[in-house]
Order: sequence, then structure tokens, then C-alpha cells
Amino acid sequence: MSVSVKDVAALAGVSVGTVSNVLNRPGKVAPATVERVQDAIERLGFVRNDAARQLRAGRSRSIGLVVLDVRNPFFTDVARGAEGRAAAEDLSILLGNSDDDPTRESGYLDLFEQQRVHGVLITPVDDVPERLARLRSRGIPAVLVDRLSEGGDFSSVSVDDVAGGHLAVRHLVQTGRRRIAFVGPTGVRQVMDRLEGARRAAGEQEGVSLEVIETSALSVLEGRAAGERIRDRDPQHRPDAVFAANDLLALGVLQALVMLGSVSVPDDVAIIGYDDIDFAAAAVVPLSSIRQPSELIGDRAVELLLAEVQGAEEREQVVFQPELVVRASTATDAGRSRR
Amino acid sequence: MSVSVKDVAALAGVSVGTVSNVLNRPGKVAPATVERVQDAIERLGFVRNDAARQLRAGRSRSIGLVVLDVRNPFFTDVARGAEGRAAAEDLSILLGNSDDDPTRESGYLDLFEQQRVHGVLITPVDDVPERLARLRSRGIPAVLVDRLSEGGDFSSVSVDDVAGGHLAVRHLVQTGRRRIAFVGPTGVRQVMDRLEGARRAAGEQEGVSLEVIETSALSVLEGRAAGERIRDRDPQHRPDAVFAANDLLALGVLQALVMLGSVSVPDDVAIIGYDDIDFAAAAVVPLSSIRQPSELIGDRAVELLLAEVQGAEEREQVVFQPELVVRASTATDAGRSRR
DNA sequence: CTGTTAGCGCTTTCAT
DNA sequence: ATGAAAGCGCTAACAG
Repeated sequence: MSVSVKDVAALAGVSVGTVSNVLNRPGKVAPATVERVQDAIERLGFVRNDAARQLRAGRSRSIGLVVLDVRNPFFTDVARGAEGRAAAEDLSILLGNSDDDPTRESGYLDLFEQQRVHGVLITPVDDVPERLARLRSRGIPAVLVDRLSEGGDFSSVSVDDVAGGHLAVRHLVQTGRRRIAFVGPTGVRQVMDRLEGARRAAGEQEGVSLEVIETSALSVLEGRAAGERIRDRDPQHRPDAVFAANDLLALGVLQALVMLGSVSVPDDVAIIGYDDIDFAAAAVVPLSSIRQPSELIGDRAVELLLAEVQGAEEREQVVFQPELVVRASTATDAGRSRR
Repeated sequence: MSVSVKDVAALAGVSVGTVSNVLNRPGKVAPATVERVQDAIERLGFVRNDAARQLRAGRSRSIGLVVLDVRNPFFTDVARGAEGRAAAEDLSILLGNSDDDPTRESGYLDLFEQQRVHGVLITPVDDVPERLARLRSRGIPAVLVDRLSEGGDFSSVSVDDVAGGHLAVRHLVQTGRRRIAFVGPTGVRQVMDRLEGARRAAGEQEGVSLEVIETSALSVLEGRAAGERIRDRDPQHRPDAVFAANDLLALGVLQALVMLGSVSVPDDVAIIGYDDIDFAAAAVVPLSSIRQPSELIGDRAVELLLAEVQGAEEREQVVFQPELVVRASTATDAGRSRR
């Protein structure tokens, strides 16, 4: 069926070893032979069998990446960053989407383990340190993405979520907001950190309240549901600002308030999101947000992984600082004084 | 390093053949033996080596998918659809992002060929029929995604882009627009088809003009650039409607007109996009669009691929019909009559 | 510079 | 029901 080195060798009148050398170390082969072999390769349309190479090498030339949600532009950006860095090393990225589901996450880790990937980049759903420790004990290092490693057992590339939450709420408070609602799924680590930062910022000023509106996911749909609950309240019990745990949620809240309801943003309610995805700027009301260097995260994560593959002993924790991006959704409007 | 079936066999006191049977056909092995083997597997933490299985099987358990742009939600939705269908068959999806670059596209096809994937799903940048024919001759079938096969040589799953373009412009014309601008990269097949449909619809009504504003990609950024060009024109030379080749472009145009300019949408200029991505509904001005059944496309594409893998001789062309979704960006506003 | 060969881990006959 | 052994395609070590 498929042509192998053997066929190439036969046609070129050399041994398989020589074919292999032409493929991997052409310098070690006489120019005339190289040509003859390449000719045969061309003629037969020979394509290396990766499975055989992997079997021989003991591991594949790919890196597994498990993200929480492929539909979230933040993660596709991270993936892009990782891909670019990996390509430079002639490695490819296997992208897995856990969709916040521990079973799916575990499925991908199984798959990656079976594939003997070079290493795994993961934004864990679950607390998976034991799982990752097992991987490592089998020679597959892991780097946490968008999540700090607890005991420093793993290298990680993350963004200071507490600082991000603080930035967001401090901004809301400074622009005069007092009754702040935090919208997000409290089961998620990053979200909890953002909430902690938010609480801290709220606590720094008298008279600021912070309530939590729980959602079950970080999606536009969930945001819309949360927004509807806010919209349906008595105006006097409504928050005057919403800090959403990510932009998808924020966009959903925005939809519910502005498009499906009659609440004005930012006049009645200010909204700030998190991630600063491309779509944030193009929203109904352009969305203020907390920017994370997403592609850079992917890039650095691969770098740390490769260092570990190459035997680096120290685990490194890279923590980027987030950045506040102010847009119309949190504008200090003149209109508010009317009330 | 890694534990193999041999180690498991040794610990369980059986032969490797039996271990393999326990793994693949447990029914053929005595219950007591099964238990003993599974115990050994557990104890040793044995994990199958995919490379070895693939080598043996002659091909991998994955399907390659090459898309034009991972950052475009349309394609991540397609990927999701494909992944779901593939998972049901115990196959995984290898996602490649060509980024509209023939070199990258070709790189992924090389990679997939080396991996001996089950098949390839691709939205081609280039005209790659010869490349795909070669793949097929090597036993790797290909299915075109979001693109009809020219001579019917390949199965394909697409959406009738001519009809979509027609729907969009007919809608604009019916809501009173007369000077329509089509925004998009004319080098792309799907875009050309949408343009053709647009031209047809424009021709069906006296006094409707259709100009083409060329962009170099289907991105928000390119849309913004195009929007700026429109914004900077004399109001009387401005189109009164824009049909953007996809939602990313449309969102960019919208940004340029509304947020960075002072053109009102839809009062001065109506905008309609294509794909109906989630973010369209949440845009500054909720975007009218042409909806495509994206997840279904991925799902069906895998189905056609599997049929071909299983020896189906006929190539099938699945063509879905697009659907018009009207939102505020093309509202027939009372305001227009003022002029 | 080139050839020979062992072996990576697994599955699958073919015997027993 | 289980075992023995061949072989998938490739690479690297060694010999010549």
C-alpha cells in the first residue's frame, strides 16, 4: 500500500540505512547518492511514516494543549501563541477542548499520554496535580496555563487574576459606582481570584457593596441569563455596576440589559469584563475590560515546557500583569447625576 | 522507561498475546485471566502506545481538519461539530489553521499525510485538487468543507453562497437601499460566490448599484480599514448599505463607522454580515447576517469522510441553504425618509 | 561512505 | 483459552 524506506532503497539501489541518512543527515552521504535517493523518493512519492518514527523515538513531535473553551477567543489566542512557538521547534500542537468537563479533560490527557506527546499545556478544570504528576513520572512534563501552580510543583504561565479583579473594581469605584455585582461561576479558580481582587478593591472604600451573582459557565448564554435576572429586579435593588468574570459573560449581560431590556449602560449600570477579546471593542456598548497578553501566554508556556523537556530542574512561575482597558461601558457619564 | 505489554504480561504471568486480547477482545479471555491482567495493568500504570498501534494498523485514529482561520467562530463551530461526530467513532480531530496561507496549508497536509490520518477535512485556500487527489491515491480521503467540489471529484459540505449573497442584497434592496457596497477579499471562492449572488439580487431592481470594496482578509481589522475608507468619503458618495463577506469584516466596518466615525447605522448606512457568529447579536448595533449551520457542517463532513473510508464509491455534495437573520443594523428606519 | 541489523510496542495469525 | 512469533516502518549503532 504505502511506500516505505525499503522501496526507496530498492529503487535507488542503496540500503535503508542510507535512505535514513539522506533523510536525517544528508551531510553524511555522498552527494551523488543523495541525489539518487531523492530522486527515488520523488518518483515513488515517499512520505515518512510518523508512527514508525515516533515508535522509534519513544515520543511524538507534538505538544498537547487542553483549554477550557475553544469558542472563547482568549483560548484560541493562547493556542495561536503556542502554535507559533512550537512550530519554530518543528513541533505541532494537539488542541483539546475540555469544555469545563473533567471527564473530557481526563479523556484528552489519556489521549495525549497514549500519543506520548512531548508535553502538556493545560488550563485545568479540575484539581489535576496528581494526574499531572503521574504524567511527569512517565516523562511527560506539564505546564499550567492561565493558572498558577499551587505548590510550585509545575511551571506555569498565568496572569495575576487578583490584581485584575482589583483593577476592575477599583476602576468602578473610582468612577462612582457603589453597588457592584460580580457575575461568574465561583467554582473556577481564576474566577475566584478575580473575585478576591474585587473584594479587596471594594473594601478599600466606604459604602461599597459587592454581591455575587452565580453563573454555571463563562459563556455568552450564561451571561444573558444573569443579565436577565439583574434586569428583572426593582431598579432600586439593581447594582449600579457589573464586573463579569470574562468578556463572554459581560457581552451576555450587556445583551440582556440593553437589547432585551431597557436598562441603560453605562448610565444605569456600568459593565466591565475580562480578557479584552477582539469582540469587546465592537460590542453594543464598547466594553471596558481587563487585558491579558494571550498569545504571549501560549508562547511562554511552550518555552517553559521545552526547557523542562531539555532537563531544566527549576520550575518557573511566569506571572503577567493585566491591564485595564476603559471603554464606553464604564464611562463616567454626566447623565448619572440626574438621578 | 515506559511500561509495555511485555511488562504487563510478565507480571500477570501470561503472554503478550493474551494481554492484547484482554485489551481488545476481553470476551475471548477467561475471566480469571482478564482480572489478573487488568490488575497488572493497574499496578504498573500501563498506557497503550498509540504510535505502535498506528504503525501496526497502518493509520492513525485521527482526522485532520484544516481551516482558514481559527479565530473565526464560524470555524471553531465547524470544528466542534466535527469533533463531536468523530468522538462518537472514537476518532480525534487534529486541527490545523492555514491562516489563508498556502504554505501553511500545505504544511498541514504534509503533516497529516505523515501521520497517516484517517482522512482530511479541508477548507482550501488554494486550488488543491491535485494535492488532495494525491492524498486519496495514498488511501487518505478528503472532504471539502464550506466549499463545493469543482468537478464533483470530492465529497463536500457547503452552504449555497450564491443564495446567501442573494438573500443579503435582496434584503437590503427590499428595505430601500440603492447604493450597495460589497466588502471582502475577492480572491476567496466563497466570497466570490456571495458577490455573485449579491450582483444578481442587485440586478433584479432598477437603480441599484453595487460597488466592490476590496480587502485583503476576512478579519475585524481589515473590516475596520474598509470602514474607514467608507467613512472618509463625501456623504453623497457613500454607499447606503454595506454587505460584508463575513461577520468579522462587518463588525470591523461597524466599528469604523459608528465608534470611530459619526456615520449612523442603520440610518446612514445599513450593514449586513455573513455567518451569524455569536458576537453578531451582541454588536454595537446588532448585526443582521446570513446564518450557516456551522456545527452541522462539521458533523456532516465527518460523516461523508467516514463513508468514503468505509469504501463508499459515490462522492456526495451536501449543500445547506443559508438563512437571513434580520437585526437592527439593517432596520428600515423611519429616520431615513427625513433626507 | 554505505550496508546490516536489532528493536521500538503492538496486534494478529497460527499452533497448541 | 493461551502462547509463540512475525512484522508494521523507521533509526541508530556498528561493521566494513
